[in-house]
Amino acid sequence: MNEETKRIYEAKAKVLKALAHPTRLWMAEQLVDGERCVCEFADQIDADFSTISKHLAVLRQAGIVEDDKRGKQVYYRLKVPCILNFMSCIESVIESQAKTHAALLQ
Amino acid sequence: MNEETKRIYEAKAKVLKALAHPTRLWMAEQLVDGERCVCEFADQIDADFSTISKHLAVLRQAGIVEDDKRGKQVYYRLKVPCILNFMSCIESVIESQAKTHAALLQ
DNA sequence: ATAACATTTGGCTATTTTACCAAATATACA
DNA sequence: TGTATATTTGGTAAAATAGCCAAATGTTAT
Repeated sequence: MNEETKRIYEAKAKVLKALAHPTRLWMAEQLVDGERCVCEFADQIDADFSTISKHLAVLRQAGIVEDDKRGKQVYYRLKVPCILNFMSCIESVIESQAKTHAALLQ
Repeated sequence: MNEETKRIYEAKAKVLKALAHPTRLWMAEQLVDGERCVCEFADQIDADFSTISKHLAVLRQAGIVEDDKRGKQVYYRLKVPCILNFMSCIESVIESQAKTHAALLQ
């Protein structure tokens, strides 16, 4: 694997890593239905405001969401909506995995 | 977010996390063209054999690949091939991100 | 100006992840 | 049986991540 390839895979992995956290993935999926302000997330997540803010910063730095401030609130939305197209496949993996485990228990 | 939702997002995030490493993502992409044995990966990755083996174990535990031993070698293949369908979208994120950064530098 | 609200930032600790080395295991072959 | 080859496992140190608290920032309303 040469340097160029390495850089490319590091960049791709960074995007995936940003989504690879339960809270961040949930937030990204919420945004499929349209923008949300930080306070709306905070209402539904049991975590410190600062934690939520940092998770959103990770998604922003990865280029997955963008934000804008309107009044006192900051609104977030998906920047590249296709980002969640593959969720059905992730679900297939989980189902397949569940079957494998069930089979092993027989 | 209730307990059930939490469990679901933890499971989904676990699959993403398995792919969210440059080496593992690269290996998964190699498998799109068909199975590979560990030694073939080792030829192309500059890392210890044990490191490569552990990365493959992460992919296996996540249900992304499966393996079988034939003779002295262990072959790995994608268990759920759709898993890489979204790479074009990841690339869009990276491009969009590159544009944003370029714009900020102007 | 001051107070109240929404969000981000800095600092800290606990946990997780990564990668290496050495040793163990499994298989084929002399 | 002993040896070489392929891969995994155990242990460990360094680096990255997550989440909390307290403090800082920016905005609106009084």
